[in-house]
Amino acid sequence: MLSTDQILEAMSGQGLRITDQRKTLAKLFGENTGYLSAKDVYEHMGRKYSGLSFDTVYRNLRIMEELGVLEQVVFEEGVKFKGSCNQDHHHHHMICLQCMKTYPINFCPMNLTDTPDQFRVVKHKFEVFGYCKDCEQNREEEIALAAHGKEGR
Amino acid sequence: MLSTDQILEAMSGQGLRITDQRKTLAKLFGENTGYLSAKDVYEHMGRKYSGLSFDTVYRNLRIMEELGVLEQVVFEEGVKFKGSCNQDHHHHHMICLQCMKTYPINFCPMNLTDTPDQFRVVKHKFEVFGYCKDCEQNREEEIALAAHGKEGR
DNA sequence: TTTACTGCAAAGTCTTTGCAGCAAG
DNA sequence: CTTGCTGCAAAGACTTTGCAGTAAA
Repeated sequence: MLSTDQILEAMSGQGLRITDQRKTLAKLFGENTGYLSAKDVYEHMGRKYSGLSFDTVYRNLRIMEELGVLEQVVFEEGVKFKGSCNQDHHHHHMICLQCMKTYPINFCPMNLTDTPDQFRVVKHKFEVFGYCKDCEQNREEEIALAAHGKEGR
Repeated sequence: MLSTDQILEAMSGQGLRITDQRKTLAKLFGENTGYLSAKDVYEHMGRKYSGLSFDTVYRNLRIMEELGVLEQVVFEEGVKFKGSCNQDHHHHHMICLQCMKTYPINFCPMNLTDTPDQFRVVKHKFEVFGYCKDCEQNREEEIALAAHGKEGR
């Protein structure tokens, strides 16, 4: 994962200007391993910048993605962004369906996959979805609460 | 893969009416292993039905997906559909980036993946992208043609 | 000072929905 | 003949773009 400063350095290194808004963006993605939608980002930023416009958020997300400091992934629920992984070592991700945080998987199935000569492989995708420790715990508490609530009626 | 007739039977079994348009849709997905976008489907259908409207195509794709005869997958380029695989045996796919046809992979990396107890796995995705035999051949021919064209100048 | 960034408004793409006439069963 | 299907038009969600004022370097 790139740090907040690494993101900002990459941006200013490309002649981009470091505005307050971009600092907040860099911090958001530098300190968070989860995937965020444009709306998530807008809402996070909105707290700090009252007159914030959606299009600027989109513009900055796109710029950062093109620069390579953000990764864009398409999920069923739509497009989401997260800070780029350092490309040092190839790896895959476990993704929490609740908080959208990611955890690395240092195993690549591609080596073990039997691909016929007939098919020229270009890329692959391996993603594991589930619930991380924290979210699982919250879920259990909610279920317990709901069950308790029912009893009360 | 479901056959054209299996698709139609599933639909009429649910009380859906078998219109001409739906017959064509069933045939399209029954005879084709590739992923198709709503636009692809619209264009295929448009040849036969001049007054075809986009919204009916969307409506039918959605109905068929909810019924389970179609599978919907989100790619970078957008949402695409294909006929459902028979759910008999779990498998993954190799997908041709050119023609979007799919080829089964009877290997599932999930068994070999080391998932910590911390993380409760719910689902996973493993997809291999590349070029199938036919498309690879066409590509090579195009490259050869292009090179030949250059020589001529 | 210069050039890039921002917010506003508007447009563009893809998808869904309400309605009235039409057709499958 | 009854209920669901279709095309039309319109709206909705998400994303992009042109413009003029503002601010970073």
